Amino acid sequence: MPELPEVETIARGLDKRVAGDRIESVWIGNKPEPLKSSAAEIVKTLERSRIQRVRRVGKHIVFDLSAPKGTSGTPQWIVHLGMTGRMLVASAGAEPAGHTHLVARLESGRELRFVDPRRFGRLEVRQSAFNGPGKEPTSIALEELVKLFRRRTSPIKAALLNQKLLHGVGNIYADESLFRAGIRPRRRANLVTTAKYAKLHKGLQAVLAEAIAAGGSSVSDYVDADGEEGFFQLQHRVYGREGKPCLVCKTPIKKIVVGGRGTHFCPRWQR
DNA sequence: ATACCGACCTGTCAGC
DNA sequence: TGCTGACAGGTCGGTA
Repeated sequence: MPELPEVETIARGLDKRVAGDRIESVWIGNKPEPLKSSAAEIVKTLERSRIQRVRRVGKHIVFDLSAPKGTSGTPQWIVHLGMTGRMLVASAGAEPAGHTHLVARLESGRELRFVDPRRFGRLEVRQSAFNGPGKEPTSIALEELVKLFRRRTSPIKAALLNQKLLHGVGNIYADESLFRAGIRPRRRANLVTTAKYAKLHKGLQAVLAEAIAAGGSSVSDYVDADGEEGFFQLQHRVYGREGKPCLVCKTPIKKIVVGGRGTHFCPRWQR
């Protein structure tokens, strides 16, 4: 579900609301997420630690924690929302949503609730710094992006989705940035010209910045930490516009499958 | 080493 | 109305 702009919006909202708060106790459901750390380890790390900061790394939400008195280190709580995950701040009395898998009760009386119907999300605690699987797309330099992609023989769209190269780009923003650059999603990455890479770099950073400014894209069920929807879906140029006219040349937008993912593009404008 | 494809889950919606 | 199947913003592991 959430890609870079949505996770960025959620992380900023969480930081604003829970930074400085302390986790008093943690409840984990009996059908928990596939946890990357054991439930006991998560409870042990979170309980009695203070949330210093909440930020995004790739598509992950990172809670920087200060360890309880008497212990050392700066533990982190890493949350990946998968397709349908939500991290909500709720008042303790509020009715819990279905598929709530973790509740962290805070000193302030509120609760952090992790909700994920499809259970593709992942929860993890770690003691060493988490840097994400790849490079940060919002700040990567053009030369570095070209170096990363140039030798790949996979379709350019599959390369964009590969989190070990750039982390944070998902299906919507891959399609949107390829449209802005005028590149066919199936074009092999090693055959994309330098000039097109310059356009892709520019288009990708522009679309991510615009989407963050709009609070992300709510296609079916994405909401931020306050339960609010984003509105960047209103500015999508190809994603979800199958059959509708291309905004450049009026040709109907086509939908195909690339790398196993639904892919939207203009067959005339994108070459 | 790299790339592809099915599996993992549940909810929703279109079509019959 | 109710059933069935396709599909969904993501990632992983096995196979080619």
